[in-house]
Amino acid sequence: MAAVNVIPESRLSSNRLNLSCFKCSLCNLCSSYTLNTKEEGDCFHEFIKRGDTINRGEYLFKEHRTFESLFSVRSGAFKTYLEAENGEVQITGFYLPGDIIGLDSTNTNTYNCSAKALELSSFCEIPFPQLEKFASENSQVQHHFFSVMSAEIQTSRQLTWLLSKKSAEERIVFFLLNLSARFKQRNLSATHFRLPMARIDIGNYLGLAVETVSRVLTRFHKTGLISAQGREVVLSDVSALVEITKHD
Amino acid sequence: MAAVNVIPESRLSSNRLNLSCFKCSLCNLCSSYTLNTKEEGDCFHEFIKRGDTINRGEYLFKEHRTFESLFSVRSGAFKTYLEAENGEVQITGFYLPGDIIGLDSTNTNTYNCSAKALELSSFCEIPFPQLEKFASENSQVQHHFFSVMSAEIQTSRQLTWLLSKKSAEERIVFFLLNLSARFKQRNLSATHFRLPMARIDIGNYLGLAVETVSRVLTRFHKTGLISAQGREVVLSDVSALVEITKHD
DNA sequence: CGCGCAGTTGAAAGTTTTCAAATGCAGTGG
DNA sequence: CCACTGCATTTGAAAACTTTCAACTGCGCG
Repeated sequence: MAAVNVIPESRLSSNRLNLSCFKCSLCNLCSSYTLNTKEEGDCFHEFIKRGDTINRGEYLFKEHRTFESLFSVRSGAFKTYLEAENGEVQITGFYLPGDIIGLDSTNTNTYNCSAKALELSSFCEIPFPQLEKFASENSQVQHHFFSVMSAEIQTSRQLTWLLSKKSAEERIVFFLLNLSARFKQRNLSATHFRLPMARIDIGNYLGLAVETVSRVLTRFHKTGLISAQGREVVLSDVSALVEITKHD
Repeated sequence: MAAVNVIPESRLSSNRLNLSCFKCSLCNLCSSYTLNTKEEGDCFHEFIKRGDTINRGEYLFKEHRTFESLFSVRSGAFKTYLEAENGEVQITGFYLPGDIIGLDSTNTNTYNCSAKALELSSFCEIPFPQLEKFASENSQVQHHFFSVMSAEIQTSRQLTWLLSKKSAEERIVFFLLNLSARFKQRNLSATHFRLPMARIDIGNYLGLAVETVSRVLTRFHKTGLISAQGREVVLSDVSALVEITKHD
């Protein structure tokens, strides 16, 4: 059977995240706020450790482990999740290059979630005590960190709204458009990309059954809004997608 | 018709929040971390302004107004909410005495939500620039504020989980037990209390229709788990309620 | 005393989940 | 290189839950 939307050749060159394509937001912070004298892009903080690469399925950290560091994604992608005693899992976020992982754990001695690599990835490790010390010596760094945390709260609030008020279709559109915007920020294509996560992870994150995710994506594909073949996605009609988000 | 659970007389003395019954968490911070030399309970920061009382329905601040201060609830209760262009509202939190409002706005020049009094309330105003200055001069204050924000992220994550994975009954049980715990923290009864918010607000917050909230409460009342008469609530069988939260 | 909003209740409709099964894809070992 | 195995994805049909719509009740306040 002929697909309504044939995935164009261009998807073969769709974006991958296994490239270091984005400076970590801490480096951005440093170069923009505090170190105009340093060379562009130079990650100057001697206390920040460049981590090894990490394979798909491996942990950056597990819940309840002693909290020592934040992590900045250099390449690849991660998911964070909570896990109940009964094994029930709730994915709390997907992290792309430049994102910082662990901000929800700074008030405890242990990590409050687990972080797992979705694909071959790399990262930087930022020891928190030293970051705090650095921030206390530099009010702009402190201010920036308040901002980063505040933004994390807002992101979570947006998700709350999504879960509380939006239909399955709307949730998935928001999800796709959010990913699209984040890829764009990273100078990657906003319309042709590869999902770093499985359908079941999308469903878990958005509070939907896998089957629902699959059905909605199929429906969008059939009506020409997107092309989806496995993890390769093309947003074919962005304005129609945006329209869906405006359903009252 | 005879109610299965008659609300006991004691409810007549159930807790109200229109009393200043809890020090704000900033004061707690100060006395515990930085000012052991000061007298207990003395709110020493000259930059913190004691606000007037505020009537039910009045605003602490509206979304998009210039962000200048955090607010600490002294008495009463507040709700915060987002509002879309189309008028759709999403309540993002309920705040009791001691809670701090506005943490999600520190990364922008304007408030990212509106805050409205649910009843006659009072508050303190904490100008943020001065708080930042204070924090930068005192690393323990800075640390505490990272903690407070981190906790806010976690609370939001918990809500996400609730909305994403839990049934109407489970959501309402969590909501009631959460309120109960917060009243207890404030040295009020954990089992007899008055809801500061309307059913419709509970529904909005939990992603449920008002009717569903009403039906679930009625069901709990009939099965003897709680007594609910208007906003007066008695948790009659806490262990049974806890049991419901464990449904996988 | 009556208006008006908050809360409750019933029945029907709608959306999403659950269960079951088929298909597809990728990595492994022969 | 291919068959095999296991997991991911898709699809269909029935079931479950929640919402919507409509109507009624009750309480608070002027």
